[in-house]
Amino acid sequence: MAQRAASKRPLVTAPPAFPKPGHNHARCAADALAKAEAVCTARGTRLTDIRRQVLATVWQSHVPVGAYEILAQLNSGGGTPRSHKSRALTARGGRHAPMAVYRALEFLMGNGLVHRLASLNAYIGCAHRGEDPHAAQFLICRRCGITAELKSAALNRALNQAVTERGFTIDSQLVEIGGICPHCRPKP
Amino acid sequence: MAQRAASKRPLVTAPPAFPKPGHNHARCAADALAKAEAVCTARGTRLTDIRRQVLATVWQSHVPVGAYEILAQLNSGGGTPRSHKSRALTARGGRHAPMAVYRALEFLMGNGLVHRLASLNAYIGCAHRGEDPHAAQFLICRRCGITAELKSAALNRALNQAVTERGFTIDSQLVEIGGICPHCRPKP
DNA sequence: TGGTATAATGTTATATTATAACATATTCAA
DNA sequence: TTGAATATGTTATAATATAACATTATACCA
Ligand SMILES: [Zn+2]
Ligand SMILES: [Zn+2]
Ligand SMILES: [Zn+2]
Ligand SMILES: [Zn+2]
Repeated sequence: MAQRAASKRPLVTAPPAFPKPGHNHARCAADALAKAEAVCTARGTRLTDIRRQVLATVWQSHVPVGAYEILAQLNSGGGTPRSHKSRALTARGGRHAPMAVYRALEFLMGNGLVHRLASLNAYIGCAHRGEDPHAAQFLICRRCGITAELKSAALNRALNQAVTERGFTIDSQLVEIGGICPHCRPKP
Repeated sequence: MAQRAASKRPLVTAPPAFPKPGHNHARCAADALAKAEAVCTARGTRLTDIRRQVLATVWQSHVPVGAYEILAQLNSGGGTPRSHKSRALTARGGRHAPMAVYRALEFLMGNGLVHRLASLNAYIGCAHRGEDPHAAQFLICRRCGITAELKSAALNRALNQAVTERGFTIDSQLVEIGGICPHCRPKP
């Protein structure tokens, strides 16, 4: 494994670029949805309407979304109304209750399609679609809100080592880094 | 800086032990409280009654405590009742309102005496008392709940590098590792 | 096909965590 | 002492998340 190629920086692989402001995001979203379909088919789980809608909402951008924001979009948005008989709507004026969103998110997280950001109480589409649920690290731009998933082997190595040194056995990790992304940083 | 001394592991310094079940915790707490007094004096801030009580509650053990749990202890506990005139108590049956606790926690965090654990919505006394507010990493035992603050230079280095490689500028970090602590792990 | 178990969603209610906003009290120092 | 700054009291509510049970859809098998 060629771990350090040039002189200055140990390039493990080309670090994936931080999502650019102007990129073709429709494609990000479409790809993610397509991948999700495939993953669910492969796993024998069902990507139902609500789940798909929630996933689509989460993929509207690279900015994490709160559960109630997703709910609001589900309820205001163009989707087809569901309950045809009870139009009580629980006096919330919407089609769905919070549970619907939380359940969909639970499903999506369980299938490795969405991550939760504990520092924001918000959710984001998984950038490594199609993989099993996995631990991830995040870079969160405090200016534009765009959040990128980081999967650094070196970081994982360092983390494992630091932890193991103390006799600890990892089974979950939460790494969320706040700061300024390359596109928001004033150029020199 | 002798960074790698022996052969196998790059021991930076002796890794601090994970808090043992039987240790003299009264001393942990007493030390923490004393240090807090000193820190506040030095900084010209005031460690008032409530703040001290909250800090003491947080230091009852090495297990993070929720804000409302702190509140409950404040209100049930042996402390002196406060408001002598309005005994309305907002129908909560207690002496203090949630705000009191949150404000104390805010103060304590601002002075580097307490950390918040985002993955638990809970608070823990800072193990590096007397230092300025700092980023920290945590090891959280999912069995006994004991949580230890980790301050690994190597980890920080790896983290900085991984992040910098992507053109990102850190200004806050959140690292919370869940797992089994050395004292809860079945011995071989 | 019909029946039945499983999975998904609907529905209502409530728990948990945290903050807003304004009133009062305390402290410190000019 | 008096006034500004700090701290606390008080009330209300926001924001996030889950519990519990009813109903509906789906899959699968006899
Ligand atoms: Zn995109
Ligand atoms: Zn940005
Ligand atoms: Zn202790
Ligand atoms: Zn433990």
